[in-house]
Formats: sequence, structure tokens, C-alpha cells
Amino acid sequence: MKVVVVAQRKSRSDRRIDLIDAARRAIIRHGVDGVQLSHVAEEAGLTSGAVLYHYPDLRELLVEAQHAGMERFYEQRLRQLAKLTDPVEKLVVTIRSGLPTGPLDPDVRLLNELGGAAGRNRVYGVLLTSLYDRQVSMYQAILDTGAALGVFRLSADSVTISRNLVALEDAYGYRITARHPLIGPDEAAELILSYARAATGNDLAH
Amino acid sequence: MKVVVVAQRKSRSDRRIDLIDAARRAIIRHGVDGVQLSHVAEEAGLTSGAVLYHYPDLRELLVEAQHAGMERFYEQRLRQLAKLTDPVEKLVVTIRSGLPTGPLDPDVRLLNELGGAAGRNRVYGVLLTSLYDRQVSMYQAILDTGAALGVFRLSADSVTISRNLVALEDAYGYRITARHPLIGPDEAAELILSYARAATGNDLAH
DNA sequence: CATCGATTTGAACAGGAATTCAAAAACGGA
DNA sequence: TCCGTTTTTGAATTCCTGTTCAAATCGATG
Repeated sequence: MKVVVVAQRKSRSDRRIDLIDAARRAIIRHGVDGVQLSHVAEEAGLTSGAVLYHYPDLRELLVEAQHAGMERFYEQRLRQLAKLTDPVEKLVVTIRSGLPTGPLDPDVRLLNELGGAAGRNRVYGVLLTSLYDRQVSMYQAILDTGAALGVFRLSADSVTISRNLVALEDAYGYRITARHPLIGPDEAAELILSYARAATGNDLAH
Repeated sequence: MKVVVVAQRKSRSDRRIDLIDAARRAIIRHGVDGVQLSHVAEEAGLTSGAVLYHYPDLRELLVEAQHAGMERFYEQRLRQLAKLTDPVEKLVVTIRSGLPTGPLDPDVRLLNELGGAAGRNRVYGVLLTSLYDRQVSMYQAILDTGAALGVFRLSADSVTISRNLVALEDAYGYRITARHPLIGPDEAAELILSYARAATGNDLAH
């Protein structure tokens, strides 16, 4: 008696979502340039042929996976922000939400994979740049309203400060995923807050 | 008449230096995880067999290439620093020397390739961490002497400020190599200087 | 200039990955 | 339940990469 087990069949769109998620995991495991069809198939619990059926070009799937990962990361930050009203609280929470929870944080790991590739691949460069700009705008809104309310006294224009805040998040994300022995999520948050305090003239105690 | 052209023969150590350099270029072209033996061979003007003769394990060569690239980057920064005495000048020049000259700057491109891989590969993580720490020390020395001379009035301890300065360099290095349309070397330097001014209480005009 | 060891080539080989495709399986609807 | 369509498998094929190794070449040395 031969029993053949076939992977659960799914609708077109459900399967694509599965594959994008599988690709995300595969990229984290093997890197954007090291990932291969079989890795994605394995993560998805399918055969290479099935993956190819949905995405004839692996590179397209990878781009979609990166895109989806970015969007998820950004949406998550916005969602946390939406719950708050106090500019001080907003700023503190947002700084936190830009950092990985630890060295294995999948969202940040995925974004970090893009860093190097963005220098070689224009598509990735554009993706990463657009994420950066949106994050900057996010901070700007917080800083501007805080300044309007008289809670913050900005040491420079809000664009400059916002760009630096996002830059610091990015960089500490790399340090944390690289397992710096002295810099974890808490320490990184404190380092960025140190800058934020100087830039806003507020001690950011909430 | 058959003419066989053989690559110029070189001494063991010369050839190894060549290969490390070729590997550096190959990594920049294809990524740490996308680079393959033939890429390195091509960059070196040799055949795969010849590369394998010197480095039976490609991964070892790649690690050496990354290591060499890091050291070169760091040494270069130290060298520029050694020429100066004024803390203000030192700080300004050092900030500059941590940024790529443009999107194609090979040294920064190479370092950026490491970012993602450091989350997966412990060796790369250690390399990158040690570079970061040394750069932090470099800034610390500048800030501490400036403070001792009364030129700087630090807004936080020198470790904190130094960590943030290196973090900002790193992050803007990524932005520049990803070809951010608004942030080039000059703009990045100005952004970091904005922080440095606030942190040192010095307007850093030289 | 003859020899010897070190270096490089080039071809052969092995393993693995992407791609193709016919057949099988699963699903939805009649 | 049966049928037509969609999805998945698995095997065959092709392509590519790493690896091995004998032969050729080079450079130094006596």
C-alpha cells in the first residue's frame, strides 16, 4: 500500500501569502543572495515545482517578501503610535518600536539583510529608502506636534533630528542582531534616548 | 601554433594578497552569500583551480577578505587622525572619514555586506563588533581630550556620545550606498555634525 | 642550462540546483 | 457522484558550480 501525502491545497492568494512568508524565513536563514528555490520550498512545506508554479521567477518572490516584511514592520510601528496621544510617550514608544526585541527578531533581521543588497540592487535600494523616508516622517510628526504644544524645544529642525533618530535605530538594529555583548535592546534604547533628550530639551520621563 | 597564456606567477604571499583583494571586489559585486569561486577567480585573473590551490576553503578566503577590508578602513581613519592635533579638527575630520565618498565607495560597500551576514554568521558578527568598538574608542579619545582641554562641554558621558556617533556613520553609510536621493556624503556629514555640536557644546567651525 | 619544487592550467568528474512537464491529486460546482 | 479546473508532485533534463588531478609552465637555484 503506497500512501501519497500531498500538501494541503490552498487558494491562489492564500498560497501566495504562505510563500511570501516562507521566503521571508528563508531569506533570514540564508541571506538575500544565498537563498535558493529549495530553501523556500522547504520552509513552505512544498516542492520546488509548486513554488515555481506560483512564482516562475524566484527573484520576484524575494522582492515581494522584502516588501511585505517592510510594510509589516512599518504598520506595526504606526499601530503602536496610534494608541497614544502624549508626544513624550509617543516618542519613547516609537524609539522602542524601531529596535529589535533581541538578536533573533525576524523583522529587523530581514531588513538588515537588505542593507548590503541595496547597494547592488536598485529595487532593494528603493524599497529601503522609501521605508527610511516614511519613518523619518513619522518622527517628524511627533516632534512637530510636541514643539507646537510647547513640550519639546527642538535643538535643530525636525527633519534633521528625525533623520538622526531613524539612523540610530537602524544602526543599533545591526549591533543587536550582530550580538554586541554590551548593547542589547535596553542599552540601545537608552543611547537613542540620550540623543532624543538633548534634541528635544525634554527629559522624556513618562 | 598554439599559444598558452599563463597568469603571471607570483610568490605565495603576493598571490594571497591578490586573492584577498579579488575576493573583496567579488563580495562587493555579488554579496557575501552570493559570491562564488568563479567570481573570485575572474576578479583575480586566474582559474578556479589556482584559487583553490591557495585557499582550499573559499569561506576562509572570504573571512580574510572581510577582515582585511575592515582593517584597511580602520587604519585609514587612524592615519588621517594622526595628522591632526586640534580636537575640533579631529572630530570633524573623523566624522568625514567614517562616511563613504559616494554610493560606490568600496570600503563601505564591503562593510555593509557584512551587516546582514553578521546576524547569521558568528565570525562576521565578531568582526563587525570589534570594528565598532574600536571606532567608539577612537571617538572617545577625541572627546575626552577635548573635554580635558575645555574645548568640549559634553552633554553625556563620552561612551554614549561616541557610540551614537559611530552608529550614525554606519547608518548613513547604508543610506548613501543605497542611493538616497537627498542624502549624500555632504548631507550625512552635516546631519552627524548637528548631533556632534549639541553633544560637545562646540559649534565645530574650523 | 638543467633540475626541482611551486604554481597554474584545463579537462574530467561529481553533486546540486533550476527548469520543464506529464501525471496525479485535490477542490468546486453541477 | 462525476467532471473540469487548479494545484501539486516527482522524475527527467539541463545547467552550473565546486572539486580533483595529471600535465604544463614558471622561477629559483646550483
